[in-house]
Amino acid sequence: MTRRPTILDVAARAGVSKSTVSLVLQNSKQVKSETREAVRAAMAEIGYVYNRAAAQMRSQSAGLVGLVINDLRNPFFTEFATVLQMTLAAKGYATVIANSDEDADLQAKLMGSMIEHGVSALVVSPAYDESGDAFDQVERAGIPAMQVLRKTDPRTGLFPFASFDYAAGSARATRHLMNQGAKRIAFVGGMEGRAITEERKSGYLAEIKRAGAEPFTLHGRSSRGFGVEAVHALSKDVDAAICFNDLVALGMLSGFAREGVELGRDFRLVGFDDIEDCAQVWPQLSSVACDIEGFAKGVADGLLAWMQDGVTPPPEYRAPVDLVARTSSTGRNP
Amino acid sequence: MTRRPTILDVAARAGVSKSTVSLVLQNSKQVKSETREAVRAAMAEIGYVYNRAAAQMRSQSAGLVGLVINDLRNPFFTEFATVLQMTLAAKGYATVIANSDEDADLQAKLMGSMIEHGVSALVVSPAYDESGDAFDQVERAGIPAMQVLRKTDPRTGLFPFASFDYAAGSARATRHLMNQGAKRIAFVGGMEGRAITEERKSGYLAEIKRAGAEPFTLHGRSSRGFGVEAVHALSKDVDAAICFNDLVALGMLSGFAREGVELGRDFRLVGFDDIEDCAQVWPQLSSVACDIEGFAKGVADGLLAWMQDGVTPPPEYRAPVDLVARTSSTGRNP
DNA sequence: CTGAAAGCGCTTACAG
DNA sequence: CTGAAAGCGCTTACAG
Repeated sequence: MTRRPTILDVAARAGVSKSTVSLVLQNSKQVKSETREAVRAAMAEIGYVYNRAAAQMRSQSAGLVGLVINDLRNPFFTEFATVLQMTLAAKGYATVIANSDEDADLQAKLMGSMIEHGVSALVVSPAYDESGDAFDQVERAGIPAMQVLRKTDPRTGLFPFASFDYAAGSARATRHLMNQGAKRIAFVGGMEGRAITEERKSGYLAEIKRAGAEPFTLHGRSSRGFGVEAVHALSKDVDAAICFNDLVALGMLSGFAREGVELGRDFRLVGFDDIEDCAQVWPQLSSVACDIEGFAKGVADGLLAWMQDGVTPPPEYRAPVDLVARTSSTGRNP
Repeated sequence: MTRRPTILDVAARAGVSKSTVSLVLQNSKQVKSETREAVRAAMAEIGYVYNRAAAQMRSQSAGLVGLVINDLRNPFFTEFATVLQMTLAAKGYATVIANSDEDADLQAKLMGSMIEHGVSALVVSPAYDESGDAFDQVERAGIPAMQVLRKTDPRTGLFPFASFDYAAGSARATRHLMNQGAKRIAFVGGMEGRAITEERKSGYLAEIKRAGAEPFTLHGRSSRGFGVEAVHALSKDVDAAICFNDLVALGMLSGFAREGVELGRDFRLVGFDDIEDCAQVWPQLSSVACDIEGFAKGVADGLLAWMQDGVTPPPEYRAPVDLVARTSSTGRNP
């Protein structure tokens, strides 16, 4: 394997100067189309590969975006990451993706590494219990950075926050369960005190209060395992539940199946996020739908506008959510 | 925001030459520890950020690895990608991850883009119906590249292939179902003719043949939806099934739940991959377990050895698999 | 153990 | 529309 060809080799082959080759590389329309074709042909002949590191050094832009996710194995975040990556790829940006695994120290390291790699922007769904200075290094680097789905840094002017309108979603789900005849509705899952939990709970609490009813909350891990356990931990008069997320709800669904309780009749259940599984389990699970694909595309567009045109996104954006009523809350088969 | 400090600024601040700063950056032990500390302090004071693009240009290595996955939303691949990324991060490599979405043209573009970004190696779980030349550009670039979980390029000497010993897994599952008393076992899911499908089916076919029984195969998409449909498409005498993967099996599980068929008693079911859901649905799903975490770590280690020490991995590696028997095939509750 | 010098492969004004 | 020249921020022999 000999050394890779450079623009000098291309220039020699095509009989032009290296500046011209560089302009062709950038699709400049300054170059006559015949010249452009000749250069392109020369590149193909000698197997030229563009060296972005060199370009980046000169132009200070790598065409690279960094994405740090607190839990990449969670399908909700996987979907977000995938759509964001594919949308950015369509615009010519590669995406460095990393899983912080809810580890704030690791997260800070990953963000630092991405900054070293010269990312043009950063998108972070942060781990909680942040060590605090993770975003300070971003500030020093002076690159666009967004907080998505979770907010740990209050400086939303610097690091705009985008998420879903969770409160409206849980309020909607609560009203739905009431309309279905539920007498006592519980809120299950989510770690108490965390911003998302409190947000998702707030709509529920507001509607319960408005109805003059008594809330019943059962906090815990956001996992199927906790959902299975929760089935046995509910007060006997509880006949409906809104879960912090679908994983908890799917766990409850398994737990109820084991008990022989029929969802939609004996108990009414609504999840949160509307991940793909909801429509594919039996009985089908009602859920508050978050349009992750639309959301991720919106984030990508906002980021592109910020990187390329300097348009800072609004400090706080809430995407609307929707209730998808299925068998687990209505009892009606699809 | 002023311009970012460079090693020249650090050198000036620390009162040394820029070469010394560079050596400190590389943790060279040529530098006296007092000098090293002074340089480090200077870096912290002026907020120096290492510029990898410049380093890469000189040293031809970016500390970047590329990962292209045919379906990043599939939890099996998500887990692989996550563990690989985290293992490489621990060794100082950032990972550019991209989803080819089973699109061979997109895949070729993504691989090309990663090569331009100067990745030191490439890991690809390829899309099928490959346009053919995706790996040719890798060959020209002369960088280490592995095919994982799927093989589309026959040149395993150049692009080593690593996957699981699927044939052994399905053979094992078939014997297990026979031992449980199954009379007629079906193989459900997977697109006919694809390498993975045929591999996973081959162990089943071999065992069925050895037992003098009649095979029953039902091919189709690798999705829950197909699993749900499959429940109605089985011959009446079929009383057990091995699924191409867990998604299909989970779909069948939902389908049987809807029909009131009790798994482990009326019908015995084994999935493939042992994704997290298997232990968390009800009844729990038996599955052929692939230790993705161990596999991903092995791939990472092999890749690091290749990149750093030039040790090419074996052309074809098969990780062992294991059968995890649960309620869906044994009828015994955990 | 540290310094001076060359060079990695591009982009970017600036001439022409 | 194209060419000659400077420079991006590092690393790497080579002296000393």
